[in-house]
Amino acid sequence: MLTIGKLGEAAGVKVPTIRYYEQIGLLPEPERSAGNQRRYGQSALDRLAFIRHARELGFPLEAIRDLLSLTDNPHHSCAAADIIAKKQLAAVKARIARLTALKAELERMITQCAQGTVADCRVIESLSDHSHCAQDHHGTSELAE
Amino acid sequence: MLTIGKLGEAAGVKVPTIRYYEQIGLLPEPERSAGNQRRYGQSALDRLAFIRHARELGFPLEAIRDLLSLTDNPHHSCAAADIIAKKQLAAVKARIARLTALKAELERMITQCAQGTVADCRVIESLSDHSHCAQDHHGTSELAE
DNA sequence: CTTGAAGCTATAGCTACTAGAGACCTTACG
DNA sequence: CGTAAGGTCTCTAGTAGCTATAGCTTCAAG
Repeated sequence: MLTIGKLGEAAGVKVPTIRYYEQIGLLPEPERSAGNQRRYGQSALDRLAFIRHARELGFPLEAIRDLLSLTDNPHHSCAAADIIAKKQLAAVKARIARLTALKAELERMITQCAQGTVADCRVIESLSDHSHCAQDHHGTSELAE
Repeated sequence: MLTIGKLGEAAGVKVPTIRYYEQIGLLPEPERSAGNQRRYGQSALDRLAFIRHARELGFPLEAIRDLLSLTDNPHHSCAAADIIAKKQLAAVKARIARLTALKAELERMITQCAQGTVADCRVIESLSDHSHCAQDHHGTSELAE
């Protein structure tokens, strides 16, 4: 049986995060020791590793909740899981496209910086003005999800 | 003089966001009409456009605060602005690299989905297991900033 | 002068955690 | 068996960057 610390270490998740996942119902309430400490088995480790991996892939917790509910009754079709993954892929592609445009603009800003005073700094100027933008970045923000 | 709604429209920022920026000190408190409504001039529009553009480029508000303090006394060297921009560029590059790896893995997951039941769904399996990962994505999470 | 849109303040909520306080449990060593 | 270190407990509050709600007031058009 694993303590919460060992579980966290094994799965690569911090201890308070595990308790948080339990609180929001992503992890079931585990057994407790005589002294009220959480004790975990292999299934908790598997589930937590699953959650961690999905988080790393950028899935929001709600999507992970859905995926977990699929694994909890494994006789359903995996079409739902497929849809979730495709949605995530589309989001990832969109973010890459946006970030690539941002990268180009930042590089342009930096190379134009004359190392002078702020009064003629291209970095500041670029940020004050959209006219130099190589690509449109109005509308959906990279940061807004 | 612009109302808060017109200002938001002109700068592409939502009204509550403008009030939020004022609250946290990114925008100065504007004049008020006789009936206590905010009235803005050109300088507020410039400043707000600057903030919006910087946000779109992925700058955190604290970096924007620094950049604004540079523009507020424009006789300093622009080296500080340059440093902020370079730091941001590095962050953007790192995010692109990570997202590209995630994209590859998501694509692999999806193409392997056999359209069967969850029991043999590759999407689910991929998320349970790191062994197929084309690239390491332990450590720093894409989502963690 | 009326009406409807836009504005006001204040508070609470969102995601996904992270940090702190102060008490309690477990375990290894002597 | 005692003790000390370090892990764990609960609870609360904080983070970023907004967004939403409630209940009210003000403004501008007709």
